[in-house]
Order: sequence, then structure tokens, then C-alpha cells
Amino acid sequence: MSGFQAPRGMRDLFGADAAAAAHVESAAYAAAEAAGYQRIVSPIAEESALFERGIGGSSDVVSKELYRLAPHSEESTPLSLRPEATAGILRAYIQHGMRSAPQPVRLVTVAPFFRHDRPQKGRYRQFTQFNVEAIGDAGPGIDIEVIELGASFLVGLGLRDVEVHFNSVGCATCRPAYAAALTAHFAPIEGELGEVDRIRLRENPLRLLDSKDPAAVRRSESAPSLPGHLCADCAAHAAAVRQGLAAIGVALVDAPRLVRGLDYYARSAWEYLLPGEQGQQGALGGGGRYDGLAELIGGSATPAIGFAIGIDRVVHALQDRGITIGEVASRLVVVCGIDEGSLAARIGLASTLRTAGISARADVSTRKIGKQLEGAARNTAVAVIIIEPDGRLSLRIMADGKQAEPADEASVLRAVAALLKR
RNA sequence: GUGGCCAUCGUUCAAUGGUUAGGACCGUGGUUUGUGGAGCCGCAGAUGAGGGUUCAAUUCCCUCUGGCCACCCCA
Repeated sequence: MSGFQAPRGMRDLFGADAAAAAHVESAAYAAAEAAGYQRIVSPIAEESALFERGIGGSSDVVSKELYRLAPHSEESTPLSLRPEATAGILRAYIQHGMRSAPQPVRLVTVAPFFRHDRPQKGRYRQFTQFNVEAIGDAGPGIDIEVIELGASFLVGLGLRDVEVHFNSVGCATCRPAYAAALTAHFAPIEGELGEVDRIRLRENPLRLLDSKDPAAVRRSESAPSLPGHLCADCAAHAAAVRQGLAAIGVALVDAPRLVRGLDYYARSAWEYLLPGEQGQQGALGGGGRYDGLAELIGGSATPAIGFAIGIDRVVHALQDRGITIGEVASRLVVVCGIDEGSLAARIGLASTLRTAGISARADVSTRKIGKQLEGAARNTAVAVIIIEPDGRLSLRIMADGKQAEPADEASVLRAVAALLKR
């Protein structure tokens, strides 16, 4: 016994879990590609500085949770495992001059990300995200498209009660005034706040709105409202997004305290939530408009919007609700044989079947035919082909146990094809 | 990162400060040598790791590792 186990917060997926994850991932790609989004596969690691500038060096994600790779030499540029997708994708957009492509550039990726966080169900150190980014359009039409895309993906999987919580966080024009008003509102009770909230008061007052500290919660109730402080442009944008989504049947839940911590976010911010779940379990994903990010990482000003949905959480939600996914009726044919001497022939015939588009595997054991049939049955095979000692083939249909008289390969192949067509 | 609960074959449950830690499922072999998921009979398989207390530790204590929950953060 080696005693090795998977690293903390990182999982082996196999059997039904792997099938479910694969199914959700395919559904994600299918949904986005059907909407004209192109796949992007970007590196699993980027320069650490990209995340430090793009996400914010003081954020938890960067300051505490980043997997920093040990440099190979002193001259090496420090790299980190990506904790999220947006910075890398936007870096690719800038690096490859995608601004000369038709705008917006619509991109999708389903890929693993890494954060050194304390694991919990639905929160892993290696997790898989469905990311959609639309870069180069200031909306509001693209906002409507992206928000709807994520919602209909979740509904399409069977999560019909998913809620879209929506807010506008303003822009560089109107948010500073609101932040100042918030600071003024909370300042009188600074002494009652916890340490975390006091730091927020100074550095990021918007975050006070979703604090769970009782003192902050109480004070939030009388706080000036974010929607009331939007500038005319932001208010018009938010109204257009709301109206557009309403027009196509996507219900929004107004979430005036839904905020984003970082300055480059602007206007639309939303989350996909499952009601009735505690804590982060119900938070399937979130999105936002990050108009200020491209400039931060060295590009020209570029409006952009996107969302991230946690594949792991979607799978958990589906499993918790008993929604079966990724289960496909078996189409497998197993090739067995009476003699040991037929081993190579079994494998060859299985290959021939696969070439003909039929899922097939050989029984490569030297077990007796009874055991081979048992194995095929437990594998939920639809049919078994038995290689007789004389080289002829018997086709046995597992559902009813009917077995045809031995015949030659060509006619058995026809029979199998006909069987599977039904 | 903080706090709490937890850790026995692959899985799910037992038991115990002292001989071989038990069952079920799964796996595997047989069932007198060619027909399937059953039955019967076998076989294999565990006290997460490292320390400590003790004559003796799987059991008590500590640390580590891992899981779950809350906080935090977020997907």
C-alpha cells in the first residue's frame, strides 16, 4: 500500500460521476457553440502578474488562493495556475489582435481552474468552469444574449427553478459618488463592525452590502440604494437589459445589493442561483460586464461581458434532485469465444465491428463461455457474438436470450447492424 | 485562512485496551470441463500516516493527511 491519495480538494471522477460531468460539459459546449461562440483553449498557467493586475493583488483569489509555480530558474517569469478564465482569455484577445475580427468576439471554454481554498462540497481546489465571454461590444444587446445563454443552459439541463439575480453596479462615472455615500453611511457605526468589514469600509465599501455581520446587515437596510445612484447612461443600460430579458421570458430577480468587488466591473452583474440551497451550494455561477479589464492588462479600452458556471456544482445540483444525466442505453456488443485459440479472432472481430460503427469489445479472458456471458450481461451488452470452434459465429441477443444458428461473418454483421438499428 | 464534526476491506455497516477485526455488496475462482446478472462452496481484501501513553493501541492522547459543515471567499 502506497498510501497515496488524491491531493486535497482534487477529485477522481469515474463511473457515473464522470459520465455526468462529461454530459454537462458537452451540453455547455453545445449551448454556446449553437449560439455562435467559438472554442478557445488557453494555457492552464499564465504569468502571475496577469492575475495580480487583472484580478487584483489584494483579492483573496490572488493573495491567498493562487497556486504559484516554483520557477525553474531565477530568470524565469513567475507563473501561476489559472484561478479563473477571464484574464487569460482577454490576454489572448489582446495578444492575437482579435479586435480586428468582427465584434463582439464570442468565446467559450470548459476547463479546469485552480484555487487553494478550503475544500467543501461544490468547492474544490481543482474545479471545472463553463466560461462564456463576449468581447468588444458595449451592449445592452450582448448583455441580454449572454445572460439568457447561461440561464437557458441551466434550464435545459433540468434546473427549471434557477433564478437569475441581477443588478447594475454602475460605472467609473457614477460609482465613486455612490461609494462615498456608502462610506458616509457606514462611518458612524465603524466601531461596531468586524475587522473585515472595517477594511471593506476603507477599501471597498460596496462589499459592505453583502456582509453577513449583523451590525452591517442592519445598517445596510437604511443604506443609500445603488440603483438610485446610477448615472443616466447606466440606468438606461440596465433598463434595456431588464426589458430585453423580460421580453424573451427570462425572469430576473432584482438584487440591489449584489456587487462585484473590483473596479473594472461595470453595469451588469448577475448570478445564477438555486433557491432553497444554503450558502454557496446554490450559487451555480455568476457573470458581469468587465469593461475596464482590458486596459488594466495592457490592451486598449474594450468592453466585455461574460459568465462562469461551475460544472461541479451543476452536476451536484442535478444529482441532488435525482435528475439522471449522461445515461445512455447500452449499444455494446461483446465478442466471446469457446476456445482460447479464438482470442485474436475475437479482438479482430470487435475491431471490425467498430469500423462498421458498432460499439464492441472482445472478452479477452480464457474463462468458460458461461462466465464470459455473465460478464457481458453485467456489462449490459445488447448482444454477444460467440466464435465457434469451427470459426463460425453465433449471435445471441441478450434481452431475450435467443441465439441464432452459427453463421458466417458477413451475415452476422448484417444481423447485428439490423438489431442495433431498432 | 478560522471553527466544528468525522476517518475500519473497493462500497456500506459491525466489534474490540489483549489469540485469526465480523457481515453484506462488489471482485475473483469453482459448481465435475459450451451458454448470462440467481443459488451454493471457496478465495482475496481494511483499522489513513507518524509519534506518544501502556506489559499490550484499531480502540486513549498529539500531530499530519483527507472528507463533510459553518464562516470566509467564490464557481
